[in-house]
Amino acid sequence: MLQTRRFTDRSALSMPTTPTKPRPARKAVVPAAEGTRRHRQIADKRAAILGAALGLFSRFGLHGTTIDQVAAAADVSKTNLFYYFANKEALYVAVLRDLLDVWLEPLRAFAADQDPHEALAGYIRSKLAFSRDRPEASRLFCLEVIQGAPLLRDELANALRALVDEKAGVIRTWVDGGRLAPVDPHHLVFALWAVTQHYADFATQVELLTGRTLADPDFFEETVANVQRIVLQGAEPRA
Amino acid sequence: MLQTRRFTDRSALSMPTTPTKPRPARKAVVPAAEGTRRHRQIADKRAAILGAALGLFSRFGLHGTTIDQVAAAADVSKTNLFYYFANKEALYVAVLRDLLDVWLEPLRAFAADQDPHEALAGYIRSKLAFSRDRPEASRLFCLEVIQGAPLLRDELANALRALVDEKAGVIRTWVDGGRLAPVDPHHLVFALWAVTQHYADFATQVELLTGRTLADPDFFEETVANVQRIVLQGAEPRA
DNA sequence: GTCTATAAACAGATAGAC
DNA sequence: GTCTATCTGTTTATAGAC
Repeated sequence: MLQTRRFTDRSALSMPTTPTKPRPARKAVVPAAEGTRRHRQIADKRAAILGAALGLFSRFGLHGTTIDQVAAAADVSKTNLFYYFANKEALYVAVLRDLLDVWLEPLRAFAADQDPHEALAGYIRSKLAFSRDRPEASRLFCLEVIQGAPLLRDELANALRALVDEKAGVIRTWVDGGRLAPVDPHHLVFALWAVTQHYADFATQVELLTGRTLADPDFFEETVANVQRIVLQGAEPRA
Repeated sequence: MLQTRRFTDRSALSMPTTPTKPRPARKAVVPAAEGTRRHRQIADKRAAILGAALGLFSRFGLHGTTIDQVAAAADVSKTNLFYYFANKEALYVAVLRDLLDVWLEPLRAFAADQDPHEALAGYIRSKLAFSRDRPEASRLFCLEVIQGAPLLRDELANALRALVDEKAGVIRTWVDGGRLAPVDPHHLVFALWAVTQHYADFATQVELLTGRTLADPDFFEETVANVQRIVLQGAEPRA
């Protein structure tokens, strides 16, 4: 049972994604270079690999995806892929990093001087659009968090927490001003995330049960309207 | 690249969980036997393995978990585990099967002769209790559906769909009777699932952002109250 | 930067003794 | 039923030529 393998440097935010399975590492790569040139080619290739990796990781998870599959999907050789990313985990982390930024974006829009109804309705629409346009991103994020967010923990605890606390303050302002019902800001944020991401993460189930997908414009609008209605007005009839 | 391996019989509802990676199979096992005896021991061992497998699969996924880990967690030898389950996938399917029954249970309670408010509020409470008491079950279900439900597809399309359609009918009755706002039954069900399962699937994020978990009775009640309020009355103040 | 081997070792599964 | 030993293909990663 004893391990004779050398340990990865596992920089910064890395934590084991599975009980105990260290894998060897290598020198840092990423040649990256000057302003403009044919180094554009490099960036493009990196992007192609990252895109292919997102598609596969989000469907099969880190361990369910092989480097061979990513290389094939990105149309590069496996060896070549390792020229751009030191190892599998580094690639996975790079994908997650890109993800978090775009995943957070809709939330940044929230501001206290907005009308609460407009702000919430708009947020629901943009998050549902995200579920429609970038379902793999939503799914990979979900996969990562389900597994305890081993690689995103720090960012969630810092960047995300700061942002959410700020927006919770905005919501609290609205509640205190009587412009929203007395709901806890955090729970409201969770509800917004949950109902909107559901259509990406559980797209399979949604399609199996309704026979439709967000790609269908009618279904998208119907979904937006229903989610807005439920979260804003509630399921009970108004008095 | 050519595959010289024999193919698994992959009984019934099996579909590849990953692009193309068939693995050899074996004779069907599961000795299982008469009414009572020391065959109780067998059932216990099976249960221990299933329990350990649920814990690991839900955290690391099918491919992120090794049979060695399951065996160790269940305190049986790897070879012995293979006596009870033909192969890794069979074990995974067995875990999922057990899961679906218990996951569906709360929904069965729904009946048209109930008061809509009572029914929905009660459903929210029982689903949140499930998220508190069996988070691994919720997470494994989520993992499976995210990945396209390769092993649950049939059951979702049949058993689940039938049940949901029936309950959608109940909700529609309430809507038509003016006892619920005019919301689409399917979207309401999705919203109920999403907001309640979120506290299990995204428990890591919830804890990172609020510092609390459903295991805390105060937080549990606070969550129940907020989710009920949002889904039933909505976030906007009543006129 | 990209490719052709090839190392290194794991993880799933099995044979066969007890 | 349970164990020891072992086989097999897969998969990550690297060395070294071009």
